[in-house]
Amino acid sequence: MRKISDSTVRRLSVYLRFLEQAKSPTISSGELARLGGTTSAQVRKDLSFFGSFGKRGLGYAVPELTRRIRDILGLERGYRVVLVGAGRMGGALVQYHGFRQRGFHITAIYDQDARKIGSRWNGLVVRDVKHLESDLKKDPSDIAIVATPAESAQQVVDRLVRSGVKAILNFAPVPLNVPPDVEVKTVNMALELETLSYSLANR
Amino acid sequence: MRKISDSTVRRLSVYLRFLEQAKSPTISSGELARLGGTTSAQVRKDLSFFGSFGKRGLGYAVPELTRRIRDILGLERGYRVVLVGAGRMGGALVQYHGFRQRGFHITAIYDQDARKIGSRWNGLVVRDVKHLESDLKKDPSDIAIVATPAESAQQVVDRLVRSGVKAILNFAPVPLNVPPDVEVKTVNMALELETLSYSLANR
DNA sequence: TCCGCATTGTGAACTATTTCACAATTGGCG
DNA sequence: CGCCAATTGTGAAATAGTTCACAATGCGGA
Repeated sequence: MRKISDSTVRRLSVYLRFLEQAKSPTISSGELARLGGTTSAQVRKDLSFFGSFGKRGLGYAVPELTRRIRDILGLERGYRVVLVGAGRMGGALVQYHGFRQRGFHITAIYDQDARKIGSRWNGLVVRDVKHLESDLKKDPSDIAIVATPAESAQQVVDRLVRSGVKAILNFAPVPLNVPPDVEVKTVNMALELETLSYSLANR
Repeated sequence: MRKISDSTVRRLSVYLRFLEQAKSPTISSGELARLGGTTSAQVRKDLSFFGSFGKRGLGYAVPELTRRIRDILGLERGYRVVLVGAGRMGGALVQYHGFRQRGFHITAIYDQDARKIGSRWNGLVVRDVKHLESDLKKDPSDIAIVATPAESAQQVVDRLVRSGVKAILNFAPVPLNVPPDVEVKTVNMALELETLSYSLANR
């Protein structure tokens, strides 16, 4: 498959959010662009990488386009997700409704800290991270969320990779090393604030 | 000032993190690149937009480069940050150590929900969001973090903008409309998972 | 002092992404 | 049925970002 840029994929995800809320049966690239904060040409270009879904003069049929984008993004299947790190961020993530809504089910939480192990989080019992490998052997997951301190992140990731995890959402503020067949997204909130600081400092 | 790309600014922020942990008195672009997950040419190019800080044959003096990057990013001054939305994400953010470490001080938390107003979060009392404007008049902030539900985000942002906030870190899953002199960064975690889903679906 | 090695700084080449602009359709209406 | 208005799909042009490659140092040692 032709290489699609990350920015295109992110925009598809944004379009999808608005398609799901759309009231009218059709929508134009211009309207999607307005909602998603981009341009109509960009919307059409993004979609054109995957096929031609619209009707000239009319726009896109909302239900069809919704289905196509879900399909492109691979959201039809639903994912089991394990979370490592039951700190504050982990806690927020476990409860975050957006994940479940989108078909991402957190099925286990792990931590190292004896004080956290055994406690309940949103119906899940925090397990000792030493069970990570054996649990994943029984119930594999494609996706893991890493919300550990920076120091332990790489080590946890190595274990996840060995256990067959293929995609990692990383909240620890370090770049992670993984083999090329594993995908990592790092979310670093301090870094986001720093880009804001930069824009304040340079105006 | 010459327009600097967002990706360059983000990488500077990554370099800074490693410079602060560096042990040796100098560091080469190659080493910074290795740590930050990029290439040495990229490191040198990024830095070259702002001046020439290195010594040929030797590399960069860690303390000086650290200082220069902090300065470029505008981190020397320290920021007051207000947080709107005392939900789970807000709670995680308030406690997040990375912010304070970097000079971002959360000075107030607001919510709409009577059950949350008055409760203490990490030493701060959650205030009724109706006081937002008057509080900001007394104690202005340049930066706000919005962690409200999607529905109220735009309305909160309008009020923040009217109260002089110039930069917003947005955790609500909607693009926000702001005047051109206000900067917004949106962090959307479901979207990050969706890009992972895409990469799993297309291999 | 002079040589050789390491490493920067930077144009130029390359690659990627966005924007433009317009022909091709579609549906509605007279 | 034929025309008009709306809107897509897409090459081509423009812009932006990354990588290359090499001359220009600066230092340490003979």
